[in-house]
This record gives sequence, structure tokens and C-alpha cells, in this order.
Amino acid sequence: MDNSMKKKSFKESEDTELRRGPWTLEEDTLLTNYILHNGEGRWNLVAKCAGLKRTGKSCRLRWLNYLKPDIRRGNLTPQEQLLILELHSKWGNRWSKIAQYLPGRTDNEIKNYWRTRVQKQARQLNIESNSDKFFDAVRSFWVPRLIEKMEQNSSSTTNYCCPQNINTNNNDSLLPPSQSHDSKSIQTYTDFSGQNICLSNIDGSTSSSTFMSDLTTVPHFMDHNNFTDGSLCFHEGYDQELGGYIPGMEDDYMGNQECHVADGYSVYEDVTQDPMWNMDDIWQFRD
DNA sequence: AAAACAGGCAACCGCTGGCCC
DNA sequence: TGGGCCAGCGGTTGCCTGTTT
Repeated sequence: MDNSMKKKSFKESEDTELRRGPWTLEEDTLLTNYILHNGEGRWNLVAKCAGLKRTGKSCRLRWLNYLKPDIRRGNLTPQEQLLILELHSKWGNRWSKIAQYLPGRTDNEIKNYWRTRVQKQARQLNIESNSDKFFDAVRSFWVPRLIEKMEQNSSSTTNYCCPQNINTNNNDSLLPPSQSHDSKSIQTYTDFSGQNICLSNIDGSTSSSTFMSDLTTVPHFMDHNNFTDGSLCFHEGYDQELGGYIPGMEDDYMGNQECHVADGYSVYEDVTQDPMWNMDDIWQFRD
């Protein structure tokens, strides 16, 4: 047997040692228990010490995309969808970067959303999903439709427009939510026009926010003419590169379990079931 | 009822950049 | 300075499930 054969057989035996494919409940438990007791650390070490026959890479992926306690599951909310559209228009396929602004959502999930939903819509329109034409179509039809859904949701549930917890430490105002720290928990009610942000403190008192005094920080998909009544509650967050503040961040899931229930159903359940496009409306965008 | 098809998503692959020796 | 190791990222694949025929 020559060296290459030896190498091959060694590699083969190594490969058969390593498990691949779907994770079992037992593996999940091993990994979760290990990380909860010892922290993440080096993934190759984690895999070894946890007694898993998986690569460190595989363990990392499983933990980050599925097992991590703060992972959110279920359909993306209209706010999250808006945010993805906006951030993608700015950064392109920088999924991990986009994911930083959607707490609890993974880059993988956002990537899958983009590929399966957004690109599908673009295909139906026969438009490149990253073209100006597509952005125009999104701005003109998709965004208003999402807004409409949000309106419906906010009127059909008292939970939707409830106060949310956000971080208001000024020192952190340029950090993505996940990087913020030492947060003071306050509650916000947001005028959808972006002009009259009302911060409601825990004790019920209110104070004005200066965060959105600059309307250029509002996603450019959003046509403010659509939001003249100021009745919508839009969630806010901080954005490092967009210049400060963007809606849709710091969603209400932390303090508002009803909106994102663990059984996979939520008040937004129907949102993604609806066709985003009215084909009559968007005929003009077709090539 | 069953086969074919399509969509959604978990997981893998390959590349890149950072760190350490 | 260069090589090895590792984590992270984006692209891709393949399986599972629901829907259609």
C-alpha cells in the first residue's frame, strides 16, 4: 500500500468517525449542556470535550443557528422584513451584519428568507433582486403592504403596540442591539412619521427623544407620505452605519411574549402567507 | 391514493482573515 | 515572514414537508 492509499484509508476512517447530517436530540443535549456549563470557547475543543463526533464548525453552526437560548423562531414580523429589505439595500448580502440588527435572528435565517421569499418575488417580476427597479417596486408596493399588515396587526391586537424595552444608554447608541450593554430599560411609543418619538419611562412619565430628529436615518424604502396619521407604532433601534436610528429593531419579543409564542405561531402568522404583490399594480415593473 | 413537484430550511462547503508561533 | 490553526462568513446542497395533479 503506497502512502496515498494509507492517507486515504486514514482519512476515510476519520470521516466515518465524524458524524454528519441532521443532529439528534442526544447530540443537541450534549452540546447544550456542555456550553451552558463551560461556555463556548474553541469549537473544536467544545466538540471534543462534549463527546460529540462532530466538527467544531458543525457544533458552532448548530449552536448559533438552533440551540442558542435567545434564538427566535417563527415567521419574520413585518418590521423585521422591512428592516431586512432596508439593510440589504444598503449592504447587500452581508447577512451576518444584517442579522446583528435583528435580535434573535440568525444570518442563516435571513439569508434563507432573502433567497426563498425576496428573490422569488423578484423572479416573478422578472427583475434582478438587487436592481434599482426592484428597489422601486419594493418601495412602492411591498413596503406599503407590510405597513398595511402592521396596521391590521396593531388594531387586531393590543399587544402589538405595547411598549418595548430598548437600550437608551447614549454611549451605546451607535451599537447594534447585541453589542449594547448596561441598558436602562425604558419603553417607547413611536410616531410613525419619525418626528414625534415619545419615550415612555417605566414609571409612566414621558420624555422626548432626539434620536430621530434627522429623518434621513429612516430607511429610504419608507415613504413618509404613507404614515401621515402617526398612529403606527414602529420599533426602533440603533444603527452604527446608517447614522443612528432605524425602525424595526429591538422588537417586542423580549417583553411581549404573546407576539412571538414558542409554539411557532404568532399574531403575524398570516403575513407571509399573503402574496406581497398585486400583479396588476406592479405590471409596470415587469420587463 | 400516490406520484410529482415546489418551497423552506438545516447543514455543509469553501474561502478569507486574524491570530499565534 | 510564513505556515498552521481557527472562527466567521456567504454560497450551495439536499432533505423534509406540504401541495398539486
